[in-house]
Amino acid sequence: MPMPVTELLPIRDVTACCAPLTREAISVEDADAVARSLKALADPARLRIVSIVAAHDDQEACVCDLQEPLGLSQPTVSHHLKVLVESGFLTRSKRGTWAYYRLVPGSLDAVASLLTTV
Amino acid sequence: MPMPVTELLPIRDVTACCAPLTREAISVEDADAVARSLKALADPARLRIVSIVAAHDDQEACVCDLQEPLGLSQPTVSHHLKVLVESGFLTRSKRGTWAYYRLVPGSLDAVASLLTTV
DNA sequence: TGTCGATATTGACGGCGATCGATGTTTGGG
DNA sequence: CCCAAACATCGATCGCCGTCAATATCGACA
Repeated sequence: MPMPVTELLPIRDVTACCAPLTREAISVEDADAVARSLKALADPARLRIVSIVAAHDDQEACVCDLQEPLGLSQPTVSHHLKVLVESGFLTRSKRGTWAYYRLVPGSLDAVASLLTTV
Repeated sequence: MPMPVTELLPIRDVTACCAPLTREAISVEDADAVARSLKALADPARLRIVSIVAAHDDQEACVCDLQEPLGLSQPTVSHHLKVLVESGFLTRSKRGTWAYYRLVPGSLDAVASLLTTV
């Protein structure tokens, strides 16, 4: 039985999750939470979105900034952005007609620290 | 079009991949390579396998050590192990009838360093 | 050599998800 | 007040993948 990327209610914050993978055997619940965060990142389009947003001026970008470099349709870009927001990697702030997305500080580092062995 | 976890020939080593995500906009090819590595980890069973192997005595475990704690069938465990070997996170060494799996040193840290922002 | 145990491979099934076109929603401007 | 622009949501399609039962392979041992 596959695991959906967006579990509805118990979206656990991976920032306060568990010890690094290699320290001790991870629990079933923690493995589910970490896997969900990794699934959110494990897509070429979403990796590029995170990268483009982080490297953009003022560290934020709107949908219109992403659609052309990604080469994807506008609904698809919005879908990926929703996944990244719900998984805690991006924030969304609407100003006028535009929606600006910004990287959540420390969110990537939280995942990285789970994988670090040293 | 979804991306398969196991691309046949060009399995790129994420250890020598690219700059961290947030330094500059990642290229399409690098995003594909990183996504493939993340996909290999983005599964609860595979995360638990990595964790159990790393926390095990002598840092290695055979299929029989994993089957019972994972609660999965033997073919499924072998399938996950194959994914982790082909993606460069585990090595396989067969001794007698048993197959022992071991964590590749630095493989997890390589992925972690791609996500680290500081 | 024949059997047994450990593991790998195959085939099949079911669900998740990446994608797009079409449509809905909201905001700003005339 | 209506239109246009930006974005979100919906519905549908289709390939990938996690899973298991069945089967194959491989090594040890009598």
